[in-house]
Formats: sequence, structure tokens, C-alpha cells
Amino acid sequence: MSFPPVSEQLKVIRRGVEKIVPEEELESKLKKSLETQTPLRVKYGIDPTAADVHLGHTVPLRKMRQFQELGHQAVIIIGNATAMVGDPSGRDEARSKRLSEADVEANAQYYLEQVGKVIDLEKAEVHRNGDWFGKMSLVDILNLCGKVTVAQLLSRDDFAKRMKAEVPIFLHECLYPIMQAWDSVMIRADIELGGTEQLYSFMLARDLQKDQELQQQIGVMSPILVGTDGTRRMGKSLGNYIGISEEPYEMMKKFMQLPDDVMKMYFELLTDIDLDEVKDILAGHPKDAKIRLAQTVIGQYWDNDSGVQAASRWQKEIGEGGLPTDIPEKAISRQQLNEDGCMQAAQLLKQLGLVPSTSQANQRIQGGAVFTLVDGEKTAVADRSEWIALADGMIVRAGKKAWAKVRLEESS
RNA sequence: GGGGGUGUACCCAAGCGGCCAACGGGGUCAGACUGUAAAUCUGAUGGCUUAGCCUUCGUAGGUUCGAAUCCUGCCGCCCCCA
Repeated sequence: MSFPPVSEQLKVIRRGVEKIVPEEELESKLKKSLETQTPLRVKYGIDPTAADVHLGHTVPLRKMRQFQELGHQAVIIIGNATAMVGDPSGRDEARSKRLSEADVEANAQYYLEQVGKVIDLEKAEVHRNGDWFGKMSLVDILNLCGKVTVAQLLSRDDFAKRMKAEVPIFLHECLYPIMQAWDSVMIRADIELGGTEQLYSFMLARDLQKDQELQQQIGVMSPILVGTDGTRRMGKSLGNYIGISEEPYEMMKKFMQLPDDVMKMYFELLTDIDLDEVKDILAGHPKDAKIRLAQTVIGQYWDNDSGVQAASRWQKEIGEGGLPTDIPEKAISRQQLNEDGCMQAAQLLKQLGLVPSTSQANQRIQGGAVFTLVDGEKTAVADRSEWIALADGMIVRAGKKAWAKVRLEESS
């Protein structure tokens, strides 16, 4: 294994990274690694609390891949123990549900599969932190706790905020950063990757490493990727994420709905496109920039063709206002119709699954979002009690994102 | 263990015996405008067999012709004291 020169390594490492602490130590570590031809141990921990890996997770993961390409050792920690606790970082309330061990293990498997799309799993070490936490006795744990003061814990910004807002802080949450830091001790991390919200845990890891007379790790922190709403961090629970296992066209649609001003961040953190080129791309029409962004990222998780196809499909169906190609078919039994083969509008929308309730059906109709399409002929629906004559293959729309095709069935 | 505070729809937050399916803001949804971006404007935002009906204001009871509003028990959260 040969390593590129330190300056080159630094350039790669610094892209899309907000904070490196302590900054100076990174260079000396890299130098030493080069001299001794020893790869650095680069840690990234994930808690298998939910099954989907989204673009937010890929930011540090991509960084890890870069480290791998530079010849360093990737160390993935599956937080099967910490998952039971829940990371309080950046949260304004505790996680509500606790997961079972079986859930966690299932998530972990699926996680790894997805992580493999970003980094080279073959060359990575994978550990489960339950392996060491499971063996600790209460005394061991208390010993560990003896290294941290409550004041230190409460100085964290997220806890401070919660205190102020009178939102509960649970004791187990306080242990979380300690556990995470202990992981670093156990695997002898040289570098830990994560978002900026991890600062506290990263520093705590240094303290514990020092206490154990080990090399101290360096925190390489990426900015937190904002979600598709353009304001809050990307997260499953906020429903503003793009999952890396989503279908290309689904991803495409989400990308195109991004607010313009997050594009710069997305380009920087999610693609390898040279930053000068990114500047040029962003100087052009935002729509084109977005298509380029979407194509590139989709290409990473599927393949180039899929990205291009998704883009052209978007252009046709949405950019030019055409019909969606994948309108789901819904069966309606003739039994449900009156003797003239009609059904009331609100009922129809509900039967087709376009709306969850009658009230919402009414709202859509009143809002002018509903029309039917038979042989290319559009008919607006204006009243919820209007009787609609159904025909096989009729298309019903109840808003931009709600389409259905009717399939009439004889009564069973 | 003691004292005080608080619990309203997705979130924040009014309401404090009838005019309350519940003000206002945020969010969300739909429409116009657009590049299914932003901004702006309009409407909607418990459910239903929809000029009406049914179920909601932590929870269980009670008082009352009538309660989100009053009383009691219980539960959760926050703060202070020990």
C-alpha cells in the first residue's frame, strides 16, 4: 500500500468538511502514517435505528470511501448497543420508541448492505459495539461514568436547549456520548467521521483515549446535510429525506423539488464534481443544475443510464406537463355503481385510494384539483356529490401527485 | 417525601360553564403564478351516508338542563424545597 503525498491527501479530506479538530494534528498524523506506511484507522459509527440509509448518512460515508481510496483503514461500528439508547445529538426530544434486539439486528444487516454501495466493505472492518458493552459489568460502567461530570454533559447545546424548554432529558441519553466515545477507545480510532453535531462525543473520545494512554483521535466533521425542505437536517423522522435505495424516478422527483439554494451544498457533499465546475453549473439555469445534480447522484446508486432516463422521464412527464406513465390501476366493482354506472365523486376518490378520507376528497374537489380523463378528454369535477359515469380505463386525478386508473370489474 | 406549575387538534398557542370541531401562528395539503425552486396570492386543515350527524381538549369518574372550561381520583412533564 502506498499513500499519496500528505498535501494531496489533505486536499481530498478537506472537501466538504466543516471542521477538523484539532486541525493541526491531522497533518502530523498523515505524515506519520506516510513515514511508517501505516494506514490510519478511520471510524464511523451508525446506529441501526431505522432501516433506510439516506443521503445524509452518505456524507460521512463518502468521506470514508475517500479515506479508503487514500489507503486508510475503514472501521465501521454498528451501534447495536447504542441503538437501544438513542443518540440525543441535535435532538430536541428523546426518541420515543425503544427497539428490540431482533429489529436492531435486522436493521443492521440491511444497513450494511446499503453502506456497501458507498464504501468498499470488503476492505473495511465491521464491529458491533454490543460485543464489548455486553461484557461490561455495572462496576465497569460506573467506572466509565466516573470520567465524566454532569456539568460537562449538560454543557452540550442540545441538552441546554432542552433544559430551557423544559423538555425531559433521560439518564440513558446522557450515557450515549460516553458509549460512543468508548467505541473509539476499543477500536483505537485515529480519525472519527461524522456531522458537526458530534463534536461533543468526539472530544469525549479524546479524553477517554488519553485516559487510557492511547493515541487521540481527530474529528473530521461534515456539515449537516439539510433535507428536501431546505431547512431542517435530513432525517427519516422528519420525512425530508432521499433514501439511497429509492427508485431512480422517485429520487429524481425529490431532487427536482429541492429549494435552489441547497444545491451548492448537495453538489459539494454528494458528488465528486470539481468545485470550480460546480460553480459554473450553478451559474446556469437552476433547473439544469438540478437535473445534473440528480443525474449524478442517481448514477452513484443505480447506474448512469438510470440517471439519464429518470431525468428525461421527468422532463416529459412533469417538465412538459404530460401524464405520468405509472398511474396505478385500481379495481372498482360494478356492484358499487348505481344503475346508470355512476358513482359520487367523493366516494370515487376514496375508493381509488387517492385521498384518505371523504373530507379530504371534498377539499380536493372544492380546490379544483380533480378531473377525469377519458380518451384524452378532460372533464373537471366541481361538486362532491356529482355523479361520475365510470368507464374502464378512465383516469382520475385528484391533485398533482394523485392519479389513478379505473378498472371495472364484474361483481364477484 | 413536601410545595408550586402544567397537560388543548401535526407543532406552538388562545379559550376558563352555553355563541366551541374550538381564535391566532407555524407546518401540511390543494389551486393560481412558475422551473412540480423561492417569493406572493387564494382556499382548506377530526370523521361521516355532509343544508345534517358522530367523536374530540392527558385519563377515569362526578356536579350541571348543558363542561375544554367547575369538583375528585389517577397518570405524565417541569420547577423549587428536603
